[in-house]
Amino acid sequence: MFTKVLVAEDYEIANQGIIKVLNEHIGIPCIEESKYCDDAYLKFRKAFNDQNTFQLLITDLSFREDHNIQTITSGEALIKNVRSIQTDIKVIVYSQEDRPDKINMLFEKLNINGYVCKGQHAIRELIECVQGVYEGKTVHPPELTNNPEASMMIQLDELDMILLEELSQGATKKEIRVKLKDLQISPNGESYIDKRVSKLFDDFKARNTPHLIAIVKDLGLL
Amino acid sequence: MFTKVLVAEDYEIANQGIIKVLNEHIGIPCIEESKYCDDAYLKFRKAFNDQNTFQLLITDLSFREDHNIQTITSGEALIKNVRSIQTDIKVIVYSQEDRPDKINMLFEKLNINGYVCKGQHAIRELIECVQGVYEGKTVHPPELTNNPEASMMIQLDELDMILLEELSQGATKKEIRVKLKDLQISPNGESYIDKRVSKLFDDFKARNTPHLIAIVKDLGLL
DNA sequence: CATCTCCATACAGATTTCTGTATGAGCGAA
DNA sequence: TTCGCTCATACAGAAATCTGTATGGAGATG
Repeated sequence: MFTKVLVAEDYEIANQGIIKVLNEHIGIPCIEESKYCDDAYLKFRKAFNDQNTFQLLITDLSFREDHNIQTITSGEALIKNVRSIQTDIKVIVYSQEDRPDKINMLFEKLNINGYVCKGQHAIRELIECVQGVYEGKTVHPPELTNNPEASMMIQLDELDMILLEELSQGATKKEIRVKLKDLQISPNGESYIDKRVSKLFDDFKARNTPHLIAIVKDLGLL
Repeated sequence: MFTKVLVAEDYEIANQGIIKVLNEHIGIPCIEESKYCDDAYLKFRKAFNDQNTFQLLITDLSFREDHNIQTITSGEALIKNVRSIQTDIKVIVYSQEDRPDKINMLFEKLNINGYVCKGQHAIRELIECVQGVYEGKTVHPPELTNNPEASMMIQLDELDMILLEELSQGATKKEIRVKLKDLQISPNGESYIDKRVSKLFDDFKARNTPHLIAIVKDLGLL
């Protein structure tokens, strides 16, 4: 089993809970914790330089801002930074996030080894995830594998995301067109934008723009 | 100090973290925990019938749904139910919620004794809160008292909330007017609705309806 | 090559949004 | 009582949204 693990989680109580589980249920002897990404990165770097590396990083995704100014502000950035030093470190993300596309992105783009949803069964899931990852597996959360959700099927490309983003910021279609032209993004005819937004209405069963924005906000896509 | 405490929190890791703090830092001997509101209520009721009552309830606000069907589904309902049996029980809410108006509502309408924000300083805050409540104080979260936020100053009445709700569901102003008339809610002139929505634009510095919806969704008002 | 389909755009019209002005009712203060 | 204020409504016009149709090009298929 792993012997040296770093836990990056800004939320103190959860931090303590994770350590308790790793310690009491799995029997990992050396667990360090960090409430800030920067601090986690420094701890990691120091261990690496001392040739006493961590074997596993367990990290949250979002870290609240406070008075301490941080250069690394998200779990994703932390993972990238840590992996840039030690490419083979195992990474488990432990987060509230439960959108399948977001979680899949973590596996595909960041090559994380495991994911655990904060929730009712987090203890069991965390134990199974750590064991699985130790055995070299990639451990997806059970909520996800059991749930091939319909909402999942909607594939949004970059243009869709830009449109949603701009609309949610109050941009009018004309302004969006200008912006797309400025950014040299190709389909930028005003009526094509209309068509795409109409398609989004269909996809999300929205009646109009405010409704659409409400839906994607609820889904956490923005 | 309190000797018998009930912790209602569906999120397992946090559950363990709270218990650890109550036990190790404050030295409370008897701590029971519950991942479901119904279960928490039953534990509470049993203790009350056995004349071995809990002195303090620490509860989250939101509980995720799962296969177990619950009659009590929110921390707020749990508090009301528990208070209906034992009016003088002390209650501390421990939640992610950080909107001042929502938290103030808890103090005003539910008469909770303390509130702790999940976050970086939750351990210290929880300890201070429990001690303060034990001494008979009402303990507001420091984030709130130090932060007389601007967003706080916006007072939304029932009509505002209905308008936001309807708009977010894609209703047009005409439909909203009809709905208001049906519900026999008094100011229901179409142009007055326009005015109120325009006022919301000003309040939230929104450029148009989609923008407004995005803002209030981000603020968690809907 | 002819055809079919999809993508990108243009245009047009009906509807809705947003903003401004006007009007009266109610209410407190001078 | 009369002034000033806010609330509630009506109306009106410019701008934006939403929807449908039309056109041309690119790529696939037979």
